[in-house]
Order: sequence, then C-alpha cells, then structure tokens
Amino acid sequence: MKICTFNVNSIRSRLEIVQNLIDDYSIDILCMQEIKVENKDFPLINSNMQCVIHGQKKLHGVATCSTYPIDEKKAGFEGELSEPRFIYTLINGVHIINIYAPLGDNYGEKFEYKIYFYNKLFEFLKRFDLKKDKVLICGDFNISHTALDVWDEEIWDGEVTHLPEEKAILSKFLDNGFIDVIRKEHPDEKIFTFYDYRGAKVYKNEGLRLDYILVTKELFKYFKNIEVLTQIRRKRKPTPSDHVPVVAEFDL
DNA sequence: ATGGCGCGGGGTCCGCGA
Repeated sequence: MKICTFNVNSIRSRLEIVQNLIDDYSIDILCMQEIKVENKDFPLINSNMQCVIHGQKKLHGVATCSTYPIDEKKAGFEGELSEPRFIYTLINGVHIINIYAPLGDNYGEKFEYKIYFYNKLFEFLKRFDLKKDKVLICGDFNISHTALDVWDEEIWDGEVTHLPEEKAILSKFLDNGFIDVIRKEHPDEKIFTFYDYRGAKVYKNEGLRLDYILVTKELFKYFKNIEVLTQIRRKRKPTPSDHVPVVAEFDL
C-alpha cells in the first residue's frame, strides 16, 4: 500500500502533475491539501480512485483519494472550525487523517487559531487506542520541528512554523506514540518539503520541512520505505506546487 | 532557462501563502 501526501496549491493547476504522480509511483491513497476549489468543481483525477473532498472556493481545502474502498469518512471536525482542513478516512484497516493546518502568525489571532486547530485534532485522536490501532496522520502541518527542518536556524528562530509552541505540538504527537517516518529514516539530514516560490529557493536548497507522515507503532510494523520527491518540485514546466510530494509504502 | 512567485476571484489589482 502506497500512500502519498501532497500540498498541491490548487488541484486544477496541478492536475497533470498529480495524474503523473499517481501513475509513476503507483499511488494507492493520495492525501491532498490546498485544493482551492469547491467540491462540485473538483476534477476527475483518476478513474480508479474514489475521493472524499472537503473544499471551498479560493482557499484551503483537502481531499483524500483511494483505489481501495473507503470504509469510513468524515470531513471536518465537529462544531466551530469552518475552514476545510481535515478529512478522516478508514482505508484498508488504517485510520487516515489528512490535515492542512493553519499557517498562523507570530502570536496574533492566527496563532491562536492554529493552536485551536491542533487542540481539535488531539481531541479527535481520543477515539483511538494509539498503542493498538493503525493510525496515520499526514499533510501540511505548517510546523518545522527542529533545526534540521529549516534551511537556516538563525533566520527561522522565532518565526512562524518554528515557534517554541509549534515545535512543542509536533513533539506532543511523538510523545503520544507517533513516529515521524521521514525523520526516522533520515535522523541526521536536512530534509525539506516546502520551498517558497519567491527567491528561487528550491535552486539554493533553502526549504522547510512542513509536511509529515506520522504513524502509530502498530502501523510502523508494516512500514517499508519513504520517498521525498524533491525532483518534482525542481521541474520548471508544468509549474510545480511549492510543496513536495511524500510517499510512504507499507506492507499491507 | 543560474532563475528570484503563483494562485483564484473577478480584475488589468488584491489578498493570501510561510
């Protein structure tokens, strides 16, 4: 089973890239963020996949597409969070949570909203037994966890994505038994999944690691490999997303 | 292409992203 997380920065602009990604890497489950489209206008990306779409006009939006049957689905948290940033699905015995976390800001209203979003997510996780269940959280967390996750620690220290409270949120997932599979496989390496369009950052390898695949220990038993597809970000045409697709394979 | 932003809405710019 191959699962991919990819912040597409508009699915309509990235349709060809997404379709090639699915074919070239034999993706079974694709979790997308920033689809930037209403559900009714979401394009057909693959005739063998069914999709759960949680979109809106212009901004944000997530979608989870699968070649396997989708046994359970839930788009959005209960209650107040109106922006489409969360999809839960149960696929092939794996509880899959696809998130697009708010960016936040440096301790303003948007920062509070980001904290609120993660509080809702941890509340949702209470329904699982994280010691026994196969749970996977993937997506754009908008958090750069450690110094290895930013291209320049001096620049990013004290900036949004790399604030102490944000680092603590990522640590809290690990404290709850989740394994950060990119970091597990590359413990000492700077690995990035986002390169700002501005400043030709990708050509200087000046990036951030904002996208994660977190899995419980029970699921990690079946982990085979992980690929961070930086080369897709480096191509000129068609225009890539500013984020990099990440693919994990499991023996399931 | 050694580059220096791209997207959507509804416009010939603006807000947003991180």
